[in-house]
Amino acid sequence: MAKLRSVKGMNDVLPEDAVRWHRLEDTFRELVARYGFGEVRTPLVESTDLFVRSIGEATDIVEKEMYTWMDKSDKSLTLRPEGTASAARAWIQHSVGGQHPVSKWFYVGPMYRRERPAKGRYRQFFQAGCEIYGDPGPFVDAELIDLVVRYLSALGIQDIEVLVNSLGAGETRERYREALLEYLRPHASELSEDSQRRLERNPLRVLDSKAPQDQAIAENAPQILDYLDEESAQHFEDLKTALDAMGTPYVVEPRLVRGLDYYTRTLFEVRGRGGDLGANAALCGGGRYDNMIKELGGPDTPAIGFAIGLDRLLLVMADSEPKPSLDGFLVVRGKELRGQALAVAQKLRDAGCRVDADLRGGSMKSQFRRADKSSAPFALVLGDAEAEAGTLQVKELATGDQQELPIEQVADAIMRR
RNA sequence: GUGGCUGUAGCUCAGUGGUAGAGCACUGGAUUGUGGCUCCGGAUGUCGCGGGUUCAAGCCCCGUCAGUCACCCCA
Repeated sequence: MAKLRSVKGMNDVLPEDAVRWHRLEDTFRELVARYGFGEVRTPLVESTDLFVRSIGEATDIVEKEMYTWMDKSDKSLTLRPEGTASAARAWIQHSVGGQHPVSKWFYVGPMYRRERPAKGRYRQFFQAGCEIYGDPGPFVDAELIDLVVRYLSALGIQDIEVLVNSLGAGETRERYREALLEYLRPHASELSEDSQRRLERNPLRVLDSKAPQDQAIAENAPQILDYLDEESAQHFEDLKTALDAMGTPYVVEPRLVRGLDYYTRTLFEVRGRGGDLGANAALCGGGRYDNMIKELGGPDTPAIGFAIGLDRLLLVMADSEPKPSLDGFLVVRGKELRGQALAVAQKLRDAGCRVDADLRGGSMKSQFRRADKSSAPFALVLGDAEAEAGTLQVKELATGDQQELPIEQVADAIMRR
């Protein structure tokens, strides 16, 4: 029989590693709370239609990466490939806009895309993201970009690059698309195979192709920033000014596009430069999507958001001081005392101590060895004499210092540090 | 989805077609109720899985699964 194992591209997190995940999530929650974000929790499953309409029919995500199936009631369902669409659906469904002119939401959770797994890319992966509804920017755009930088910095991730661009609004994209096509068509035969295929369908993608022959051509292509409508151009200028004022470093990258159709105006991406990331260096992607809410049937409301790939952060995050997960480890002499040991542990736990013991027993030596490996700073010895006296021997493992204390005083003694 | 590389103990890896190995980790002990260091001992394998070649396969061949890297794309 074949060995049972987790599904390809979907990984377990064991307790030792969960500590690092907690740090990622706790740091994020604490930070966004300081900006006034509240959490939204949406289902992992949505109508397929939601993603098709928001992300875009012609995108790679929708075309070939979604986990989609027919439910028994003949409705097509999909495991969410990203968080923005679900949050927007919830925001519309609950008419939040009618209550709050501006809402700031965050989410943390698993997303699903059926791609070929690689380093930093899994079929179940975790994103933390923020969405702001009802503020047309550009200052809130700058604030959001800075939030991401501060989050990464809090995790010890400094070696990053912040790329910003603007896709304009309204007819900008169409006008630019025409101009770009006009430029690219004469070069069509020189382009890479992939780019030739992309040419008519989504010419913007040709610009960030990695094929050298494409890059050479993209070099001299018209730039979208030259085609921005007046309002979008001003929006972009104000964004840069705000970033400068905060001292947030960034690079204008006119060729930055992104795989999702819903973006308008501000677009940004944060890339890590650590060598541990392989080819998947994008740590965070985000942008403004001023038309999406309306297109999904909601009120005409501007919005902006980003998503951070937590799996990738884990690869480049600095290690932090390991903290002991226990305060004390009970060492019990003799089988007869194990029942009493449970009563002692119960008392200490009620007092807030984290206490473990090896209830299988074993020699003092082996119990001490386990105490040593448990990460608990103190071994708590219960023997006949201590049971008689209502005390414990409290031994500090790092120094070897040992003293006998009444059980009532033990909690205070071992939790002080 | 395409191509390359790799699968041997829990982990990191040796292993020339002829008896399955090391280090770490785990575990027992070194005389009475005290860990770490040291010393002595012990357990642990479907050699990823399925076929094939051969007297004989961990080793060669084919397939498959998984991991990994690059591409594609993205977080």
